[in-house]
Amino acid sequence: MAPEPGFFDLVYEVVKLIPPGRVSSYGAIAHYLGSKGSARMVGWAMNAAHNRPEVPAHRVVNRQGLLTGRHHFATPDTMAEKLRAEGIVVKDNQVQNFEQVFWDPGKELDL
DNA sequence: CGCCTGACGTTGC
DNA sequence: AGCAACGCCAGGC
Repeated sequence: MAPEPGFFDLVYEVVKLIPPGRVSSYGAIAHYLGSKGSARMVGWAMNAAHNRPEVPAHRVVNRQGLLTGRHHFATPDTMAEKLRAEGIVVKDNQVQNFEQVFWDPGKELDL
């Protein structure tokens, strides 16, 4: 048990809150955590999220809606496959209708 | 203990 | 409008 949640756990909480059929961006999560400038940390946290099956890291893409972290999954196609399974249209490693499926924590959570 | 890396984002040119 | 460099922050070695 980790009595003191680090940046990772914090990111996991937000990512786990992402509803199916929706995607979020590293910057949006980072901004929600207060570390807007540290969008990289969100991605880094995702790397550790591999140990957290409850964390749908495949729902987290970059600002372009591009599946930048697909290569970190079991297979480069796993990310797109999961997103597609949720109804998200992924074309050429890029989420179509990105702003349509975009889920902002600080906005959807009515922060 | 210090340097490097890392799934991004923004601003400048 | 496209390309390049820098900045952030924390974990790993």
